[in-house]
Amino acid sequence: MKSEPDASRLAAWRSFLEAHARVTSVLEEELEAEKDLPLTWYDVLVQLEESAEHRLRMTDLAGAVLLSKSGLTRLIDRMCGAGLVERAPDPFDRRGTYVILTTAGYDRLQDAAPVHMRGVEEHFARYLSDAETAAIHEGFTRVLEGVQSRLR
Amino acid sequence: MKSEPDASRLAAWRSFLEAHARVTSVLEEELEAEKDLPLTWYDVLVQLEESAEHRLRMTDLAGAVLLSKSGLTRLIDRMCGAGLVERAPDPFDRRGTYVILTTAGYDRLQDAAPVHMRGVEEHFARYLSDAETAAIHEGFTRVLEGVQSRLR
DNA sequence: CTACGATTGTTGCACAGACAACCAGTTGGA
DNA sequence: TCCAACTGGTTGTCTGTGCAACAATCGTAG
Repeated sequence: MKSEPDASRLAAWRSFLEAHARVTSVLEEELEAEKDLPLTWYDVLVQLEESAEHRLRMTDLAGAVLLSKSGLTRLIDRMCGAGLVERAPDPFDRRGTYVILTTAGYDRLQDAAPVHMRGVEEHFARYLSDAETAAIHEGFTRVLEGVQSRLR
Repeated sequence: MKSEPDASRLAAWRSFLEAHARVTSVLEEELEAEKDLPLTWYDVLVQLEESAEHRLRMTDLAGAVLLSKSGLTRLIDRMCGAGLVERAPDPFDRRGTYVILTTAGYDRLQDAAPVHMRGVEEHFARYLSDAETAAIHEGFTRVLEGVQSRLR
């Protein structure tokens, strides 16, 4: 029963941490500079765009973008103010609130996506071989399953 | 000249993001619960412990733990208050300040490290084959070189 | 049908971190 | 030698986020 990572895995872990920090900060910077859009806003727009009817309940959205309920409440306040999303009550559960992508929000996402995608290609994807890409995807998927199952 | 990642690389990117978020949050949680130590504090302690003389200049430390200058000033304020590090003027450059690991800080790190290492093993390393580990390390190292060189 | 526990979302509060302005100290060129 | 430009660090201020407490609503056991 091993309780510590070996040296090679620790090195992988460290490169993982640093790569994440550096790359996301560059991406954030570029998206902010070129499209004046925080990465958190972008994430929300993506999640909504990929959901049925372009809408999601607050709780589900919070889970998807990894924010606390209160954090999301405030974020959605701001994004409503900017007209990118709107709130609508759930007619079948009057406690619930849907967050819905507006057309302005959809347009904003369409406008910003190329910049973000270019960043992901330029600062991340281009450095990975096909084999490495597969290894990363498979390995991390397993890691994720592990963390998820821990909760239930 | 490709400007967007292909589907497999985008999938890898997404699993990368989510794995990072989930795993670090679990690690933070565990370290906080078992050793009452925020991950940022732990990072500072590790950086100092690995440095010559157990000391680092504010600016260098800020770079190492990826914090702004002001952010680090406040963090070190708190850690000084807790007695884990101390400040000392650089005699050769009177603008500069060293942050030095105290013995209490060293002990605290020795105490916390096994918990953190166990977490890295348990929630990350154990899910990766040798080949995946190598691919992650090599791929991300290249990614990092790319981001670094961008700055200079 | 009622009453109680669970769930949904918002609010008050506190805190960590970023940015910009600043001071003190250093360096290099006229 | 002196001054201008730069560097290292701290401070004021603001923003974003988490936690705990709350109100409203739901679902279910009795």
